[in-house]
Amino acid sequence: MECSSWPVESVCLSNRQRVLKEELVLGHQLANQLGRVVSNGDFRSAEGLVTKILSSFSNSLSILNGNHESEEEEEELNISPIRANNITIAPPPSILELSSWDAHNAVESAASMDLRGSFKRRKKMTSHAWSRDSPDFNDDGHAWRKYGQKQIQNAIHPRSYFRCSHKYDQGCTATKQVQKLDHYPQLFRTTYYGNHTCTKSFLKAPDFFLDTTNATPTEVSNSKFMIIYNSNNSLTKIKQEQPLFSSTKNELIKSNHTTGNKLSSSDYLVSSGTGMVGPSEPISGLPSQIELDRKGMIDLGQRWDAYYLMKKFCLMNFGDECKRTWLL
DNA sequence: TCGATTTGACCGAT
DNA sequence: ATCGGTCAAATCGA
Repeated sequence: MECSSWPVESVCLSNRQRVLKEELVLGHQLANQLGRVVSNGDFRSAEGLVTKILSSFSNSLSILNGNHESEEEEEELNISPIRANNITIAPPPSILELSSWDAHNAVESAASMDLRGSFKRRKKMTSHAWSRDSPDFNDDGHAWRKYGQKQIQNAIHPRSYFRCSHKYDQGCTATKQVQKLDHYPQLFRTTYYGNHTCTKSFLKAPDFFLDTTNATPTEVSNSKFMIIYNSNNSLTKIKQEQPLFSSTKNELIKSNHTTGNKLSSSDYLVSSGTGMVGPSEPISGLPSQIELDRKGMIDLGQRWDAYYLMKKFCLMNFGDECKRTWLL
């Protein structure tokens, strides 16, 4: 409990209120910063700030709706709210990360008591854990193998258990648990335990996200495509196994950009099924291959310039159509 | 056929 | 005794 004497005498804030306050202060500061960068014409920075602001509001709403860890747990797990004085221009991992915590030094202890006096079991905590809320639970760029599912007491939706696919071949001990939020069933809360030690560990949460919210389950599950570059990063061909979006869009983009299986008019393309967008400028330093998983994810690493150019290209060429495929 | 998923059993922590 | 996390046999599906 934090008490202050100003501006109102003896105002004590619970940790929940304190975190909420910090989120709102952060959002306010980010909005101010957004105003400055927009007036300077720095739209690339603006995009990252908009993402952070939205994330801040999402966090605040999450706290208000009770999707926040109890105070005891928060204290023991050393939750670190986003620091308002540590704003960076670089875009955050994802707008969809509505909450996270760092559980270094997690303390193993007996059951704790909640506000109604009933005991609640402490979550399993290993050396490192964090969580994120997302409409797409399979969006972190890692290969996972499901090994269990349980109905959890007082929860509407079951919890699924995943381990890294490289547990046995590479000894990677990373696991995650995924559960729909009771009050926001369109969102999945994914809690990660441990860090990847497998050779895929260079993969990070995708920075580039194709929003499949409006796609049908069949469209999403059938989506699979690959982008292939030649040595100087100009696109040479695209391998596509299943379309993601409607034939109307596919035909439109095919006629603009492809001849059979080959693409010619863009140096860099991103596919949403057979639909493709991309900037005309070559983008140096990109890997020779980028594969999008069946959920429509792509990892561009820190290449936010590439992301920005692709979005710009998409908006210029397809206007409102891009709303369906973008992203962060 | 083989890798992934499902699901009831098992087990340790509470 | 209960709960949550994991195991592993059965099943699925590409």
